[in-house]
Amino acid sequence: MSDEATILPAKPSRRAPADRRPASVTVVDVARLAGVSAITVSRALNTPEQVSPGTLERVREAVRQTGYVPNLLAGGLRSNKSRLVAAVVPTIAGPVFMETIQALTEALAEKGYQLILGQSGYTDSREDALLDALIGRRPDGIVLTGILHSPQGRRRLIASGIPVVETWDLSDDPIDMLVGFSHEEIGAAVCRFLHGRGRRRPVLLSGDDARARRRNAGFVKAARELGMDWDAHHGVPTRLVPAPTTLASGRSGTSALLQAHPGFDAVFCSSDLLALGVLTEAQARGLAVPRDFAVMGFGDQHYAAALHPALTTVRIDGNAMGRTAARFIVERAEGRAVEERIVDIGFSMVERDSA
Amino acid sequence: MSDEATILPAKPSRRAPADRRPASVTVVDVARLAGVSAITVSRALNTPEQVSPGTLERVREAVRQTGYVPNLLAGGLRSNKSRLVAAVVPTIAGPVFMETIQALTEALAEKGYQLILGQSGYTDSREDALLDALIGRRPDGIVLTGILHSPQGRRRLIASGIPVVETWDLSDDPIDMLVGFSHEEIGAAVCRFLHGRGRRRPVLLSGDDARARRRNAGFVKAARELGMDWDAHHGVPTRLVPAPTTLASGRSGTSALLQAHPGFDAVFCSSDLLALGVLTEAQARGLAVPRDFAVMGFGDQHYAAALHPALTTVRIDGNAMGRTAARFIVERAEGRAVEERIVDIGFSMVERDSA
DNA sequence: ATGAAAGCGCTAACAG
DNA sequence: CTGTTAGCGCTTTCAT
Repeated sequence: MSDEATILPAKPSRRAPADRRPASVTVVDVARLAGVSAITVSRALNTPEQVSPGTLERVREAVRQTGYVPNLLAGGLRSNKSRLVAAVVPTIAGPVFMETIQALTEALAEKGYQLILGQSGYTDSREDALLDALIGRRPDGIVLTGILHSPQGRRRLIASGIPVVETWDLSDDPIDMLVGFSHEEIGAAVCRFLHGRGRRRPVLLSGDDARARRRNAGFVKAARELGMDWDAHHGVPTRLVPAPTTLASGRSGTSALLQAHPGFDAVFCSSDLLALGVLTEAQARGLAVPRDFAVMGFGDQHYAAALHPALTTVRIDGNAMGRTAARFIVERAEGRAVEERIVDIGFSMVERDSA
Repeated sequence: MSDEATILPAKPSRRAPADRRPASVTVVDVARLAGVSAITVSRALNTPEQVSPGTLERVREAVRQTGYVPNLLAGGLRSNKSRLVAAVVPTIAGPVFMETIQALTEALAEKGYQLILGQSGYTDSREDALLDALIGRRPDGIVLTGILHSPQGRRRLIASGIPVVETWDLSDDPIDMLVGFSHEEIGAAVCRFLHGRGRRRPVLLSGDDARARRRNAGFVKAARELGMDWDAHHGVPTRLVPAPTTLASGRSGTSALLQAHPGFDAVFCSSDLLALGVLTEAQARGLAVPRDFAVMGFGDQHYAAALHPALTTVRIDGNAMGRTAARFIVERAEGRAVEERIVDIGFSMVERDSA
């Protein structure tokens, strides 16, 4: 070939890295093939409007031929934009946060961001290590889902300067941005709803976690105001089961309540799964819902409507929460100021047959 | 200070990057504070056994004081080890893969790896874009969960040179490594189990996805051999519902089967959720399980044992699958050769009351 | 519209 | 055990 001199032989680097994977294609390879400089390749891919149509086509062809996939680690390092968002959940095994995580993942993918996942467990112990591991990736944002973090964690997060969105809760002083709802209000609303249905002797069956306890508190307060604290010793009898809740703990909890506080006419559960447990135990004992007692769940999982009887529950728009969190972070990452940084997405009562 | 010359004033960089976040602490800052070089800080953190105890302590103290969190993008770029693993799932909304993903996340976190998540949806269309986005992060491994990928996707994956683990399935020619089980065998085993229980007129209620269809095929084949293809027109009547399966489609599917193929004495469902739908519909109609017909699920979700009647189902050890996948990838990433690259983790029948 | 040079923060390679 | 130097692959800045 006559023009081989224009294609400089790769200058052998002083030291060859040891156990690397087959050296992958880089911008330079693509640039060489397209007959342009590296930066032009970069622009063709990131800001095509800055490149002439002809060049654009040649670059794209070169990308196709080489199978080039940009190294986002390198790009992220230089541009200080990782296009990575970290999400922290207690555990993905609980179905409660799944809708939020799914919406988040989708909404972010649409904008070219990926999600990296961290499980904090229900304990604070490894939380610090987890946060460091995530912060180390220099994500463009961190989404905290249903988490009560330690004070150190808070400080570390603030110090990192990374945009943070807290979800699934409302707080007086959020770290940064927030999209959630009031658990106290839900408890109160459920109590009033049951009162309106003529129920006067409610009990609580609840997972032992902070947010559920706040719903319980809201319920108890409203019950007192409405004169529904019927049990001499306990006001509103409450049975706590370990978090995360299960169908099994719903059944055993029901048995325990039936024994310790007979005569209740309504159960408010901290999750739909728990409510399904109550329904199951009632059925196994030949009790009829809602005739013998009403049952209310929380979460409006997809199966709630199809249960028999159909479950009356509280709907949280996890999808909206995830999408809003994604929007917040993307706007921040793109330099736009987020006007509203605190959003109460509320909740709604879903009236069906069980109450 | 007399030795200020030894600490070179930071040479003002030729150009100050524009809209960066508050410049974070770097190895150099820590090194300066600890009175050592950058590489020593790096070693103190990554290979502490190569550093003398005294130095180690000073570095650690400096890290503490500065709040230094290593930039893993930079480290990954240089070392060609991202300590990132990508997982591809159809959707995280289906509870089936959650156990696998959770185990994967945990096992990886223990080894200092993080998981990045991609949802392929149940369609192949965006699969290529998704793969590129993930490959761009240069993960140390990719875990494919319950996915039948397009030929291009396969090629791209192979070309990337990244270790791949396929899960939830067995395949004749895996891309790379594999940990799964045989869906055909499960179908056959379930059929034989029902036959052993005296059932002779089975039907299939199944989500419309590739793996479920393979279980069905295994079932139908065994049924033919056992003379259980009782329906004149259909052999083993089959009702397909859209994937992902739901409780509601379990109920409606049951209704449809009851109408179109009355007289069946067993239902094999492609998921526990579907089975729960069958149980629910039966209960709503006053039918008794297993008296009127037996019900079998698939997956052994945590709630299966607590249902009424307790659900007989097929257990898949998602936890083991996730941990094995993690082990494969970590071993590869650490340069060790993986001896066994194909593992059949099998399955087990869980006999309970519904069949 | 395109290019040259520099450097993001870290660690591999080599040297003591 | 510790340090010097270079460079991973990309994009920012400045220049044309």
